[in-house]
Amino acid sequence: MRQSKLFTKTRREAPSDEQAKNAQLLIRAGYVHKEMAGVYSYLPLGLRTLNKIIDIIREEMNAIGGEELLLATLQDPEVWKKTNRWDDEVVDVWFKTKLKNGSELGLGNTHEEALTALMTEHISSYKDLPRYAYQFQNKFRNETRAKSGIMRTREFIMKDLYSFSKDSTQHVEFYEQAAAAYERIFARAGIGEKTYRTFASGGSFSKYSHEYQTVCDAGEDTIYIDEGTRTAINKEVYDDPDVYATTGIDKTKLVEAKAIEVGNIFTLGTRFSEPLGLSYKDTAGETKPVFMGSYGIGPGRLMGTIVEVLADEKGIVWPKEVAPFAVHLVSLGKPAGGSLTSRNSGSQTSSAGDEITSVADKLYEDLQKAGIEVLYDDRDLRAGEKFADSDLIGIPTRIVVGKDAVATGEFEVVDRATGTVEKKSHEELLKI
RNA sequence: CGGGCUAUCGUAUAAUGGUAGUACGCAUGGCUGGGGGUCAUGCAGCCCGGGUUCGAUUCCCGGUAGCCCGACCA
Repeated sequence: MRQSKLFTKTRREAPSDEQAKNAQLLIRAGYVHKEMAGVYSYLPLGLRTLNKIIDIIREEMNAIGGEELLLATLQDPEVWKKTNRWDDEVVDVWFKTKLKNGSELGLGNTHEEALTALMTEHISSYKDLPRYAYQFQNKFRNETRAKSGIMRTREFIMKDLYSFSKDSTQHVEFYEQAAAAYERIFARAGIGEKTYRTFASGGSFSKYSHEYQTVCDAGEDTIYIDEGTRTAINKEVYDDPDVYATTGIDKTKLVEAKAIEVGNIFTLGTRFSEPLGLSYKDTAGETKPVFMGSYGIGPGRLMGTIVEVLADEKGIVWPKEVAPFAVHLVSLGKPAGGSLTSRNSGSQTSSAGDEITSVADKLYEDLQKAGIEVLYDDRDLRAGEKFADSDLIGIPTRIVVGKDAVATGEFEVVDRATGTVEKKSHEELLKI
């Protein structure tokens, strides 16, 4: 798209109320807008990146048999009362509201209850198992303290997948597939090398769970890494001797690090299926509770983590698969219609634009025809400002069209991450 | 939820118990045109309520909002 048509503007300075690097850069570059503490809106660039992340996750969830659906945000208290999670004493992040007639509703903070109850209509035999359902859905959590920019917010999109298996054996098989899928997701999102499968507390569900933790000083969690096995132990279970008995990890080799939880996988067992009556008949005709698991990733938090981990002093650095555009085409020519600043209603002197602009326009059109996603900086600004914006926005590949390109037919191609410059012809560029 | 700090043009900041300044941005025009250039002119602000005072953006109290530390994070 033409950058002159993009309504968002970059900002030289971050707002003073934003301390987290991810939010500072995402706001400065025009990806997100802060509505209030812990509540952010996604602007066109931000939505493009968010959707890239969602697409990666969706591909990987489909690849392991996930079926996508979309559950309602509004929650029926009756279902939650059956699992004893409606009480504010038990779950302290509820946003609750009321119908006009006074009856209570909740805004969903997770969806074990709703989906388990729903599945009672569809699962009744061992032949119906296993099943894997997931969604990308807005969760609401009344956090007592929102923090870390877009990393811990009160409203956020979450990919939550729930597995329904016959028994523990069938469950474990899928659990490992899901773990492998998660590793592919984080690798494709560009943070694979810094992300560790981490042994953690299972909360109220089970004794242990696994988290995916990305090493980052801005992280809220502390983990202990065993580089040999590419795994880690969360601080919350670090002193539990059973952990070392279970995992075989040598406690003395662990290295402490701060990390961001970018995903988690839980074994739920029959914690939800029993109270909600989700059961099946096995081959002997005996009724058994369904064995469940849950698997979460917050695409927004993942986006923030990528910024946090990969950004440099000039701005954001997106990995290819999650960048809002593949190429940032920066023209240093004067756009048609003359200088933007001198454009006014009384003027009839719309010039045709200079030669640089025609060369850049042509390249823009050809790149688009080749199916390459291009952000075309066709604005009438000085080179320095365009380069600074380009660095800030962080698109992986920048193509510069200036006098040299017109004279030689060779375009300067700059890699955002490394700063490496190559010269390529029009034809070579179409093969990117 | 406990503790701390803060609130001034769109943004970032300064000063002040008595006409609120600067930079960026924005508007108009000129010179410029490969790393946020330059000149001129212009537009734009004291979170809300109460108190003290001749007079409050400034001091005091309350509210609201934001940030940080801690607790919490199924």
